[in-house]
Amino acid sequence: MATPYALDTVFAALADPTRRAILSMLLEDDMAVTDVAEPFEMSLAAISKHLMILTRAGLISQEKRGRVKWCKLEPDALRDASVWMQGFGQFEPVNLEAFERFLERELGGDSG
Amino acid sequence: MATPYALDTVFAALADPTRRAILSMLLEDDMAVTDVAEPFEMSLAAISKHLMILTRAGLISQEKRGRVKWCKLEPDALRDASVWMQGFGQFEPVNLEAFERFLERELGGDSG
DNA sequence: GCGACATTCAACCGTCTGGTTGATCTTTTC
DNA sequence: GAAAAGATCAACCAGACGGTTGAATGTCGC
Repeated sequence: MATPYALDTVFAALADPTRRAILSMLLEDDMAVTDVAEPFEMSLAAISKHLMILTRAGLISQEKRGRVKWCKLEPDALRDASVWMQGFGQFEPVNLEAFERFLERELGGDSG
Repeated sequence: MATPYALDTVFAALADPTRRAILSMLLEDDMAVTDVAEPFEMSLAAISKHLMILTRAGLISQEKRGRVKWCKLEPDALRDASVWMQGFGQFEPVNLEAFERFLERELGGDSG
């Protein structure tokens, strides 16, 4: 079934740097909430809220196993938004290098 | 020079349906503020604010000629954001059909 | 220069956001 | 079964957002 995730919610979720950083982290592996929160100078509750927003947007899913809640990236939710944007720009095809530069910049990886 | 437009601003600008509709309208042609506002049931001042947000995000440019301010789409500002999103999904290449379906849906073009 | 037009400014309002803290709930561990 | 860990809830706060209205600014046309 075609994703009914509203663009509103997806774009709004992506508009926050903390949430984009979380998504980047989840690219590598699924993570528990506490581990997601670890690199941020912010309360666990704040991270929990961010994860809620990402979940509502369909960008991640959360599964509770025991007392640990695992967060998993759901990149499909990005497809509609991606299609929308490409419709405007008709940009060059996927450029992974550019993307990795972004991740470095966003995660503050410019120091070394 | 590579666009320094912050992803924050671009995604936040895209998170509002009115603003996305405005961008869609500007795909077809440059428009004056009053003409942009015409199809919306909203004050001119509100539209003016939306246009300001789109301008700050770099998604449009505004040029004043006489007493008319012309709005022009600047799709380049979408490139960075598009690259970012594609990095996650590595979706199928540009799908114009899907995009047009979106425009129809978003602009409420289903009524006839 | 006066009136009409195009657009923004300024003040205001209700709501959402992003953060805090402390309490709460569930699950694990001993 | 009590303590500790994982995570959320609840209440609160400052600030931004999306909208309104009315006044102000600037420009065109006569």
